[in-house]
Amino acid sequence: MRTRQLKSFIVLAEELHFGKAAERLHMQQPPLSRQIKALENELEVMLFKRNNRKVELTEEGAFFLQEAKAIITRLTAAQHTLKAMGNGEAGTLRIGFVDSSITERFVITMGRFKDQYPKVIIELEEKVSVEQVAAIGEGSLHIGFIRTQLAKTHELSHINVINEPYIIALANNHPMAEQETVSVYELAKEPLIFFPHRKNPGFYNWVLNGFAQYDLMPKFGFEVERDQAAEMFVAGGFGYTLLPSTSCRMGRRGLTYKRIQEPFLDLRISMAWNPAHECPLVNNFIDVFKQQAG
Amino acid sequence: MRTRQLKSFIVLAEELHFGKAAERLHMQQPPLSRQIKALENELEVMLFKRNNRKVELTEEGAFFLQEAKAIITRLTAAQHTLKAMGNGEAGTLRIGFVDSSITERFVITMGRFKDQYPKVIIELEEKVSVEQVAAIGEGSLHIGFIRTQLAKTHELSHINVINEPYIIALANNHPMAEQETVSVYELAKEPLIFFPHRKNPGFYNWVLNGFAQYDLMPKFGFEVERDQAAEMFVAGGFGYTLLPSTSCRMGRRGLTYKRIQEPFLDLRISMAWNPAHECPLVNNFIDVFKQQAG
DNA sequence: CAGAATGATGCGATTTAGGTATTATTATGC
DNA sequence: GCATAATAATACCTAAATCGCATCATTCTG
Repeated sequence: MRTRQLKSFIVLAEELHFGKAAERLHMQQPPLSRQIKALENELEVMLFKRNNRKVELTEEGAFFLQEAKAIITRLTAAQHTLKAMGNGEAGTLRIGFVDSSITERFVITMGRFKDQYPKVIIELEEKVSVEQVAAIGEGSLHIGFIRTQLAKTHELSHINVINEPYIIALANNHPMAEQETVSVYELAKEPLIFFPHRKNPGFYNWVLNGFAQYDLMPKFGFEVERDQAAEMFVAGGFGYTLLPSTSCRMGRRGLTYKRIQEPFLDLRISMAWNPAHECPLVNNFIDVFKQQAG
Repeated sequence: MRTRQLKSFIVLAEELHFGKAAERLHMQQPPLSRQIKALENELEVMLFKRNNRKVELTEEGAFFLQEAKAIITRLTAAQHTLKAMGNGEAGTLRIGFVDSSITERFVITMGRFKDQYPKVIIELEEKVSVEQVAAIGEGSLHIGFIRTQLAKTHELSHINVINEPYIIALANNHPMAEQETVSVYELAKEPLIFFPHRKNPGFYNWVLNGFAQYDLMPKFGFEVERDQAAEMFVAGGFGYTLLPSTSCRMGRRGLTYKRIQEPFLDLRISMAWNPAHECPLVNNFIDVFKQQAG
């Protein structure tokens, strides 16, 4: 059976006239007759009751008309969706991220993309960077927002999207709050309000390494699970905490933010994707992301 | 596009191997390759990512797989329904009836038919006999239960389904309740509890004719709209009413049923259908009806 | 009864689809 | 690292299907 036959059948059912239907189908009348006949043979059912002067649908024909219309409609819709997928206007975009990549810009980009490509479904997954890189390589993730610095020769393409120093938050009435900047040597003497090692070992060790560059060890104060709790303890004067510099835009009353005098730790987030996969969705997302930058 | 291509696509999507898929499709591998290629060309989309060793669905392919399955499923279901319609096991059966044709047997037959052919939809329409005959002739009604006596040479086939005399109902304590039968001459002197002329003029006049055979006129008592009301008046001793003889099977307490001495009025219901239409639904219905008779 | 309308049929040319044999490429094993 | 097996694509041929044109057959109309 051919879709053309179904289309012919639908047109003929509307016209109830072989000649006129054939005209609408840009074909001659005899092949249309044979097409319908072939369809009827295949279905083993007469779809039209016809003598040499009149054509009308049989009961079976009336039923099959509904079905044929439904089928053709669905097929046509599917073809349109496929075309949209080819343009990156439909489909599912899977994006990975690490916790610290969720910035204002990230959220705004998501919103813009959703506005511009409303038919695209975005699936967001939080994953550590190495897992994201593996997932992008094998294709189960389209795009990743990762901490890992990829080599320029890496099989994945990437661009830096965040590159900013970590700064510290202090209580307003803290003695160091008077200074312009704070030295790591001073910091090491002050209690660090931090999260427990088990929560994010990679980041935890990375901070330790930051101190270790200067042969220092942080002095640990309270361990808290959530950022908000950390800010409360800092505001209470129990020590300091670390955060990416742009996070202080949404600064809290009672806290002061200070840069660290020496080069210390930088938050570097890259957006990575697999150029080998040639996915229009990805290209569109990157475009929207870059627009947002400008 | 051919349905065969969709089926091939579905099988290949399941096997992800041209050779095995071709085997399942009872064809060779090269034509399957070409079929898929042709489908991809028509859709202007690659459905499979494949090198010479591996076959896997693209995102577009995964989407189209769902659609193709839905389409083929629907088409297959439609074909089955068409086949069932050809056997008279599916479709819509339109049956006309007149009020007095609704007997126990009628209802039981409907139930049997519905049990035996659960996929058939029965549409019942109350219509006077002449309209039913016209509707059956033009095909808008499959079967009619009519009062009209059709000639044997009539274009519609028919069988008698009810042929029974009208009898009368009387109050138990009515003087005539003692007699074996009642004469029309006696009846004409007794008030007839009847429905108003406007409710069913044909039947009303037919009853008048019954009396007119004997140069009589009924003596009209109360006019009531419903049978139940008539029975109440009869039980109250206000006169008699007419009813088909088998209706007294469901007789009411307080009422006595008497045959009429002279030939008077007979209820004759025929079941009529159009043999020219050759509808398996109709044949099946007639079969069930005849079974019920035996 | 003649003619117009209309669906079916016959026929030849073209296109399409399937089968077989072969090729090209890639993964695997020694 | 090379030979071999596996596997999808391609070439080529044959068979089938489809189309357009011409014609036929039937039926409705005046």
